[in-house]
Amino acid sequence: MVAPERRRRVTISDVAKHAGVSKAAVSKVIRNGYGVSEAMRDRVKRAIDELGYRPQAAARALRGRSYTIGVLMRHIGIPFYAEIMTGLVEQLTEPGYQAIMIQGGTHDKTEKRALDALIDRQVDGILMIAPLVGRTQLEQVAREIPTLVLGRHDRSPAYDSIVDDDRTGSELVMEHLIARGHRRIGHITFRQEHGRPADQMPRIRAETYERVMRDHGLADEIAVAATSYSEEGGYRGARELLSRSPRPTAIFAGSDEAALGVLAALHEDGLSVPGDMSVAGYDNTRLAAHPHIALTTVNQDGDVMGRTAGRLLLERIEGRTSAAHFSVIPRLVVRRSTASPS
Amino acid sequence: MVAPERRRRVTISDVAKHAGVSKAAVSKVIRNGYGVSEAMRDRVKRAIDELGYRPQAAARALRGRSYTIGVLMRHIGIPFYAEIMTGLVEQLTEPGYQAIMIQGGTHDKTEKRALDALIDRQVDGILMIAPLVGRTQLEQVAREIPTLVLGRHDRSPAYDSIVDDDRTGSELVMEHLIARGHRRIGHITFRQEHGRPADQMPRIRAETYERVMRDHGLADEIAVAATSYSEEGGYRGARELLSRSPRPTAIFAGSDEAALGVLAALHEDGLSVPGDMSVAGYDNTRLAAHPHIALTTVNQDGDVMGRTAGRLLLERIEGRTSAAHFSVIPRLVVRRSTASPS
DNA sequence: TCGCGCACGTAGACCGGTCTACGCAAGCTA
DNA sequence: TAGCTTGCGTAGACCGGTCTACGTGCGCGA
Repeated sequence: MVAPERRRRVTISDVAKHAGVSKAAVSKVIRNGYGVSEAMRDRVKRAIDELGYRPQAAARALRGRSYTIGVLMRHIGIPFYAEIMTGLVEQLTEPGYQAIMIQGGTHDKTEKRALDALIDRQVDGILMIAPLVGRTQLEQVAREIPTLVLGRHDRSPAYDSIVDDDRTGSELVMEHLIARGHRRIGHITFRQEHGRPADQMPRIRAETYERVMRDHGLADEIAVAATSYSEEGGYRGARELLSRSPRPTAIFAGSDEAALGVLAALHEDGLSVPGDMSVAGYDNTRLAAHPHIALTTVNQDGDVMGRTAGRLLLERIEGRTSAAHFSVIPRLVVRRSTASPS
Repeated sequence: MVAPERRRRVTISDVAKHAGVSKAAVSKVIRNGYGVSEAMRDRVKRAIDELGYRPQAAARALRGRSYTIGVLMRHIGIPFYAEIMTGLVEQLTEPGYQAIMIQGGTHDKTEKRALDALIDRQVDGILMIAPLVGRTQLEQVAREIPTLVLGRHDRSPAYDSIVDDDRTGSELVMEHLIARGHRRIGHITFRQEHGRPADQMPRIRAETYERVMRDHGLADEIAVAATSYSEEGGYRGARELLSRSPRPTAIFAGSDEAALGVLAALHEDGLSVPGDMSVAGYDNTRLAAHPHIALTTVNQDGDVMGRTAGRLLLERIEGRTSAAHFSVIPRLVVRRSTASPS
């Protein structure tokens, strides 16, 4: 019995020989290059099919493009990110690009390492979802590689950006609660650490909360707990708001995660939702839709964001140098967690 | 003002020149190769630091390794996968490897394309999480690249595998329910499509369910709804089981997702959990822990799985040819969704 | 008929690493 | 002292693509 021979991969030279043309010709056909006759295109395409040839990304990357888009995210276990990816992939498949993802984690050290890894792998473009790293570093990366930042409000001429219109989204929530008759409405926001370049998104949501309160003459009722957007942060924030007297009749949590923590705290105290307290979140994660949760929240269209991101990145790769900034209009999703105060 | 010059990347030649040695020498130092004196190692390392050199993966891949592990998963929005990744990355960082992820989707067509993309990108190893593609194809891939399959029970000498011990896990759930006094216990499983290479995991869970029922003299109470492991599948399965008379007092859903669907259906019918019906799932997704859900379920240690996967892949890359198969023992997590029948 | 531009192909340098083959010096053995 | 091994370092081929520079043939206007 012969040793299981590790078959050599089909290369561009094999195709060229098989079709009776030069390597350069094959390369041109693959890339839809200029100066290829109809006859040759057919010959080469047939040879490619017959041999089952697929170009090797590493070799292409060395001189030309890698046809790869790198996506950097903190964690992958977030359904909203899956939506973004779906939209992105949809946009990239046709022109032959692939999206690869990498986890950056929650420290800027690990995020930096992940980012470097993408650069070292010669990706043609980078999509960064809510990155931690500072603006200066972002701009430095963007000088080398087409870059798009999703979910951060600090625009820059160096890179494109897509954000949810957090002002509009927060207004939707607040107007909804106030229309239901709530006056004592609390808010849970994300405490920015000192020295860390501020991600403005939580601030915008908090500011809008305060502005809408003031606009309705509720300045005295403003109550903000600054913890974090995590479930645990929501829990702590709720504890803080519940200790006030009189306690709020509604809580607008800056994220669904936090809202889940709020629900947990209320559950612990035997308070019913929405009977004793209305709760609203932000992001419309999949959990929010479940009947046992039924959270009123704000929906961002991840699919549209992903598609837009793909389109913008391709444009950049094709040579656009001016910056593009998109803002996606969110939509309020009303569920059972909010009602009129009793 | 000078045009923003796109600075050329530092290459191995730059380092070599700076340190006054040859390219080959630098290469050897980077790879901890044989035949390097202490003095030269220091000289070269200093030069690398001073110039901020990082090797380019594409160039390395062409001749040697890419120092990249590819991870193929259906979707990224699954918290359990994040755990696996965390364990994997932990294991790969020290030896200088990076993990990149790619979404395969739920069709074997799209999964195949994603898999090819990883191969074309010259990854040194592939981790496939619950792949759809057939065993023959897996073996073909494994012949070319070190491969590890996670979450599938069909072993092969061609690739390594890691599975949750579904038999033990299902036993834990069933023994728990029976010990609480349940006799009419329904099960929701995943219907295997014809012709599609069967993923054995749902079958094992279903078979164990039936076996335990029989072992306790409950053969007549066996009630299985074959839908799917999704939330919607759980919903449909619950509808099916609820239409029986008398209806079960407990449902063991094959996955947490499905269990969520069960909860939704019960909620719709005004049935309380666990008062009217106990519900158990499998996987211990993060939602299961929330107080509003509080689902009894089975926990698989994703972190351990990821770390093991990393270790096995590195071994394969280093030359191991014999296959390794790991089985991770799961743990029952009891929450409020199960109780004695009333 | 000459000159020119255009369409189509090709040869070969090149990208940035790795790896093989080899040179050289020092130490050790016979 | 010759011969051999061992340790350290280098030159240059090589990986599989892309890209530039150039050659060739053809049509067309002057």
